[in-house]
Amino acid sequence: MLPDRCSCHGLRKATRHLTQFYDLRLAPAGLNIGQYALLGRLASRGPIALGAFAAVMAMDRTTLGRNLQPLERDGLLTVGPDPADRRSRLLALTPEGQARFAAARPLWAAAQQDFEARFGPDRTQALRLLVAELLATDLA
Amino acid sequence: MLPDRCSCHGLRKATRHLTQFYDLRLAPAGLNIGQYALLGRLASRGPIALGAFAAVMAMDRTTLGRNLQPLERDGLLTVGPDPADRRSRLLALTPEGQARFAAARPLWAAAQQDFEARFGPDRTQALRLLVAELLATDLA
DNA sequence: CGATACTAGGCGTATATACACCTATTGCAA
DNA sequence: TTGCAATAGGTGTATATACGCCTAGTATCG
Repeated sequence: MLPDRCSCHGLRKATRHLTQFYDLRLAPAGLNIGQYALLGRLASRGPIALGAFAAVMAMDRTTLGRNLQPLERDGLLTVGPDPADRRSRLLALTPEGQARFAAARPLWAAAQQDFEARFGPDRTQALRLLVAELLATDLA
Repeated sequence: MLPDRCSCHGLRKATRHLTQFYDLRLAPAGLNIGQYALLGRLASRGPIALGAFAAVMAMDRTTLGRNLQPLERDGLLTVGPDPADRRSRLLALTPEGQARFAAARPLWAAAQQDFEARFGPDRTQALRLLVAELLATDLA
């Protein structure tokens, strides 16, 4: 359990580990953790342009675009025109998307709770704070 | 800079952020951070079977197999037969692979140092410890 | 020794990630 | 107002990730 020499590699391994856990728990709802996070943010942020949404999600614009495709294909969200700017495309949840998110929510909450129980509340809290600070750190 | 409600989503965002930084720094050597980690482990672990290597790298077996393909194609490593078990395939660095890793090493060290300076030594240390503990946590 | 369970790994498929380059549209300044 | 810089997003390409299923080879037990 020695820490990795490489901060990045260690973080990537841990992320794979945790992602597999959440994905497994969300699978009965037909979502993975990335899709769950996208739908959840769209639910609270209402219609939003792709670029602005990418910034909110700390995601590359083109990655977000590709990740939206299966969700749009399955009717969980719409990618429509923006009356105020014809370059922009507005993302919005459909009723099906809201229903899917609502169905997944208790699964996510249970996964979250189980993770915290296994990893420990103090560690969980510390990790959340650290990753938020890392994300806010300008590395360029 | 509020922490994410979802531990997994926060970790994933931070990992994307850090990965982009390391990838940018390693790009002059023609490697990304994942490839750098693979070559480095192979350099120190000598010839090793794919399955055992996947366990060492905390990586899915099939993911590792796919990630090895560009490296094998570029002549940085070989995937050869195991005399002791014909099901197994032994991975080994080529001289080109060793040279590529050696060329990338100072770039990695500089990235590591710059990250630590920006994020802070205490936070860096704490993060490394936490992700190592997370990886060691049984979530199944 | 032969049936069978187990193990190592590949392949098909689907999604995730992001860079470089492109087009369409907008805004601004001469 | 027109010309050009800036912006929004898509596309091509390459790699990353992992599940389910398959084949080949190994080991074990009767």
